Amino acid sequence: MYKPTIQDVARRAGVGVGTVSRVLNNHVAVRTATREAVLSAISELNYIPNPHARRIAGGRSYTISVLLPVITTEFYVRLLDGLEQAFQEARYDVAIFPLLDRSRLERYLGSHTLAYQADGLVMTTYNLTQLFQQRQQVDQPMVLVDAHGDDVDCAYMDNVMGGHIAGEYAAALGGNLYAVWVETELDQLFTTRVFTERRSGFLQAIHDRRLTVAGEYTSSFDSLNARTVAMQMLDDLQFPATIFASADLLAGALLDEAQARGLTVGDELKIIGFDDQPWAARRGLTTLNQPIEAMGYEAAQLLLSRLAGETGPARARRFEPRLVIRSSTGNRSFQD
Amino acid sequence: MYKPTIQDVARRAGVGVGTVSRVLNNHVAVRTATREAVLSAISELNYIPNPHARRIAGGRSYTISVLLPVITTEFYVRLLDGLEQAFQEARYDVAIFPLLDRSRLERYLGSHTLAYQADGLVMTTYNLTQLFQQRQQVDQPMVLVDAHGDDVDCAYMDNVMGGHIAGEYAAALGGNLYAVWVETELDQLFTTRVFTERRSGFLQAIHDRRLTVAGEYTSSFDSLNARTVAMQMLDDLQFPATIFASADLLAGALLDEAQARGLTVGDELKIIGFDDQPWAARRGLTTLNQPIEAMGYEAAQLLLSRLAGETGPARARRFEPRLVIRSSTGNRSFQD
DNA sequence: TTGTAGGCGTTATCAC
DNA sequence: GTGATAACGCCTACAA
Repeated sequence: MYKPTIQDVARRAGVGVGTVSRVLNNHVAVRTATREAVLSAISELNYIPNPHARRIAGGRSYTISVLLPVITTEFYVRLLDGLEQAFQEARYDVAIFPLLDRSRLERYLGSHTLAYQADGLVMTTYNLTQLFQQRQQVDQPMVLVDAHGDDVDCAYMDNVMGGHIAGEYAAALGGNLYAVWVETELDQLFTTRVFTERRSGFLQAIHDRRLTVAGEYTSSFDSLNARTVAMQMLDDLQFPATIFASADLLAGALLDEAQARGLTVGDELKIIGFDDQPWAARRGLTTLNQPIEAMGYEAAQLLLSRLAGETGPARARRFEPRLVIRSSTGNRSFQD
Repeated sequence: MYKPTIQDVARRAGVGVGTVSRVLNNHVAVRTATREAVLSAISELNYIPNPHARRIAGGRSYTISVLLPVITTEFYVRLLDGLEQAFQEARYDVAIFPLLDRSRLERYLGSHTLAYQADGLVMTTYNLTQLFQQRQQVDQPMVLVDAHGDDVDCAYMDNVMGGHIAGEYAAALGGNLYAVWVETELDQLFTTRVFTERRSGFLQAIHDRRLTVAGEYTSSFDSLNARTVAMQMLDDLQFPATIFASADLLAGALLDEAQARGLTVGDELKIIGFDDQPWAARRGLTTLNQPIEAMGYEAAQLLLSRLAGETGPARARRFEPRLVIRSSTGNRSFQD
């Protein structure tokens, strides 16, 4: 299968390669008639510019690398969706590099890899910018998503606010207050602050109301441990109780366990989750919904603007979770 | 940060660029002394060849594209591990492209993308070769992993055999036999045959023993639906019962539900899973273990051999699941 | 065995 | 506005 080159297009359109290149890259100085001739030659030949050649020629490769932790959640699928949408609109290609462990990260940073050869870098969840800066990779713009740092563009969810909303609502609901957090057992480099932030927001809200938390629990992020902790909590509980489960995974385990014990959720026992996973509506879980796709989309826009030459100071885009009230808190609105 | 080029290396080593290139690509005709001079210049300068330039120059980019359905299950993490290991050993770089939906696939096939520009392609789980062939992509070698096709190299798990082993063991355990399958609600193109194969092997084994299955169920691949189906099954069950759950996700839901009902698993109720997930040992689940990393590694080797010039007919590498017996079937060995 | 030169497909810099 | 032409970094003849 012969692949047409820019030469072929130029010949067919009866112009020089320079002109074709100008059309390709949206340069201004091209007469409309010429541009159309070129465009039709392009589509007739089904011509696609070679990204490697573009890169070599000192230009762009029109490729973005996304460094993604491999955590088995829907969160990253949705995030990717938002990112890809934006990049696709700008005709950039996206490659994913799974951040399984530290050694892999080091490899990606070894400046020969594709991850590094891309025009830009999207880092998710972990703020690894220090590592990047110490390698002086000033030439490759980068954006942080689902995390925030000081000297780098980022799009992040306000988890403190999410925790705070949950705390205020829990306080309004009344009963003995309990919470369960996710423990992130990663090393210093790979640390994510998501859950500590949710916790600080929650505790702040409770504290502001002059209330106290009757019990705090911790679970790792897997359904087996979540289940064990859920059993523990329901054993300990003093009714009436309101539980803030800082991830829907944990809330789901609590719902399961409550159901297994014949407890009705929404009255003496109220549960608030976090994430609004697809099943949350079906099971009537009150939870915090996050505009994940929007966050991904915006992160991509930040990076694209850098690629377009933006040189201002680092920008941070904040996204807010939204409380979705369902039957697990008795459908009681904030003011009841 | 200045990146040294092949010119810099040549100058430093006091040789021509051609020689450096020869060393880089392991060509024979280089005197040992010269080679060493070049190698030390390379390491002194910390030189890394530019993959884009290599590709442009008609050579290799030393890049492999892996097309993965959502990366979020442990299966793919392990598969990736095997793949990356082999490719890394051969000094190839791996980029992942998430196959979330059909439109994305079409994009990847649009021959401008990086996915397509790589030296080789790894397709996982779905056999999309027809699509590729119809586009006459003869120039890019490809391997199928976790799926099999006729005219393409592949490394696959023998799921028929896995189902068969489960069937024979279930038959030996006795009791009323039940099974639950995973329903794959994908379109024709994206279809995976994994579960229909497990089913056919299982039914064959049962049939060979002149036994019948008392009940078959179906669940989608998510924990919520798995739970619903598990409840249904335990409602319907006639004891003593032996259940083959064709994925550990389903087996886990059954274990949960049995525990919630105070049933002891391993005696009147026996459960066989499939996958041997990390938690399976802890929970004493009898299940089928798959050599996933080995399959990935072998798939990579198949592709690498093509890149090295192998032109023979398509090869298929079969991998066999292995029964791991634990307490969920009363630790009873095959012959008890 | 090794150096030189031409070419890969594109962009950028010139003149015109 | 547009067409030559020199890069970009590398590989591969070809000649020495």
